Amino acid sequence: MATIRDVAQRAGVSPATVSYVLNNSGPVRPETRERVLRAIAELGYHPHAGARQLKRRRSDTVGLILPTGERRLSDPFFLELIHALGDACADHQLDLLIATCRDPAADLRLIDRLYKGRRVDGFLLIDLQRRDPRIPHLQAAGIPFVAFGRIEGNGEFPWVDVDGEAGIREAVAYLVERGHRRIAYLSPPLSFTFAHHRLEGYRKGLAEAGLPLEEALIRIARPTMEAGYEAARALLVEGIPFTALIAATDLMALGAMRALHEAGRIPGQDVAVIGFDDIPMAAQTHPPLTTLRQPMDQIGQALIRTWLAAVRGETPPPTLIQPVLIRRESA
Amino acid sequence: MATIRDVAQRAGVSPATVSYVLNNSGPVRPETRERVLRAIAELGYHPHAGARQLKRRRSDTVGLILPTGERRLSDPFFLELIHALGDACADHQLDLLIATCRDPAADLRLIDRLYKGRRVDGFLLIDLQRRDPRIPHLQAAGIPFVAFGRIEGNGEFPWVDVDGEAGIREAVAYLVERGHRRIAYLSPPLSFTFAHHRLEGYRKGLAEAGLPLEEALIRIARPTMEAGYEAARALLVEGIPFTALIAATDLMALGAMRALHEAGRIPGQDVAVIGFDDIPMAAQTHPPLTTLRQPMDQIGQALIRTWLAAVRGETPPPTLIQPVLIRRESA
DNA sequence: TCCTGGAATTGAAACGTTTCAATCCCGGCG
DNA sequence: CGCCGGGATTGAAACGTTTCAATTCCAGGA
Repeated sequence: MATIRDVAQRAGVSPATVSYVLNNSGPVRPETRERVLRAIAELGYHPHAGARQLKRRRSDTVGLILPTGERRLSDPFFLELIHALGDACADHQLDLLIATCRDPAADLRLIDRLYKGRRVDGFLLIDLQRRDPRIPHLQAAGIPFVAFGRIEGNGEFPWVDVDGEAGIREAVAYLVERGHRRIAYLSPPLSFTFAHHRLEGYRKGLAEAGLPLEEALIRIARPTMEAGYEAARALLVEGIPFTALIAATDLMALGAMRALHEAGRIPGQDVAVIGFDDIPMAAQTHPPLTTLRQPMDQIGQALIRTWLAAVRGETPPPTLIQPVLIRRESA
Repeated sequence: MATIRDVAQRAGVSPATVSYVLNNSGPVRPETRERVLRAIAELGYHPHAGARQLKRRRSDTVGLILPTGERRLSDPFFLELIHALGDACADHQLDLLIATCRDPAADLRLIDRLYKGRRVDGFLLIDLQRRDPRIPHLQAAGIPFVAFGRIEGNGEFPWVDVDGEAGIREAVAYLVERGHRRIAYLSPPLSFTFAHHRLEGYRKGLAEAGLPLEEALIRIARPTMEAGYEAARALLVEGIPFTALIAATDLMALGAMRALHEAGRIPGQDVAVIGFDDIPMAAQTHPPLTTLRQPMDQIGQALIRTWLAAVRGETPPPTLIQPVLIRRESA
């Protein structure tokens, strides 16, 4: 494999000059640059990442911890997120390192190994819990990171999030405007921060419309299709009347629609349904799902931009991204 | 950040000894080892990945190229795959580097950059095409890789694949046994190798049952829910009679079920439906989908095992994994 | 008591960059 | 014609490991 010395020799210059060309640091005569570039192309030279990392003291790599096992993320939403992150990384010449972790205890050890070993320059945290042990750990260790999501009390750290509260409020307003008065709400456990915000949106939305908050209409269920199904079925079985239903994630909405179908109540006709996320499948359900889109590209870009700032040692401001109501036939 | 010298000093030994302890190479007195380990723990030392990479001439990192843009993989199946890969990597102390790539031309450049820069030791290829330009490129450059899937003619390279032919044949046999004679089949474009194999399974399955192959029952459509929907709808609109339908992916099956519902034909009752993949959602459709499960953990393990062998310079044999028919209510 | 040999330990040289400081080159000015 | 100054180039020292070869240590045999 060619090294910088090989390139230097071939171009008839010193390695230092090659380095200057490579990094656009230092003054190089245009003609020399030309020769160096030609040598690079001819040799098919690519700088050794490890050597660079060693010398520059950074790896230009973003760390992403993916929980597996029990906590595994099976929402297709995350595949979209990974895509968006990958794209945003590519735009900034960064690499994306995915590390998986079976149990929460190992999370922190993994973080240390990757960071102290300089394998990554900082982290992206996803699937945030309201009280997330990773946050204090990272803060204490002075490891740069950006969270996708917030924690209880909006601690002092860089984050990017989608405004779930505003989104759900908009959904409620939309339904109210269409004459709905009894709107059920499917919420994931409040240990997820996003669940908390979205529920808040539901509350405020009702309040703004002057509607009472009825506890029986609110169901807590895991953010999966199955749990959404069960929760909606429970509502139906218990005979709680409602003409519309908002689910905090599309997956839950899909489950709910299945329950409605089974009960002979046509979604979009007998019961309005609204989801959240706009996973690709949402456009293809029966009927197509009205939902709040999380603008993935924007999210990816914001996360990486913020991450870069954090790694540079700045304290970038949080970013709150507005979801977009996508009207389809389910509501 | 602590270095190996710090550890050495603290333990009262030379860096070489610390290295021996770290890697279990070279003889070390148990008592010395103890002292070194204590120093490591006290300092919270983690070896610098870049330095290691430089010296050992390998990075212990698996490269995975994720196409985005047009070719983006939005099948939730891939999220499962990423999880499985992450787990398998963790088992072998490997890291997983995800690189994204918008256009096919850039694929090859990306591969070169990552490999020649020793950022990764080799690649995992997914989303294989029947004639995949990446394969000859990697072979010519002598870059280790393992493909998840085959190409036309089963070229001479390491691969792991799920036996789509056997799977679909089993599905056909299963349906025939239940009295079905007119079985529609939804196939992705044959430029995907897996589509080719699965279609072959359909052909052979029919032949084994002594049923004629009717071209009108075979529909080619992109492996998305939307395309599955359209294809099934076309069948229905054209009035082609069929009592069962096999889709080459779950996503297509979901689309088909939607078309059936819309046409008033209840899946699992009026028409048997079988998918392929067993994405998490398959258990939650209406009705739950009978499908051929791709055993993800097995796949991840096989891929990484094979990858390791390939990186060591061996020429590991291909692995063909059997899918498992999961009976649910759709067929 | 000295020597031997194997086990344990160490010193130092690499791995391939980047970057500081030093040197070289050359046109223009005095 | 010599010198100056600034741009261009280079040499060499890191960065933090691993590993070869050399050295030290020590128990046991002669």
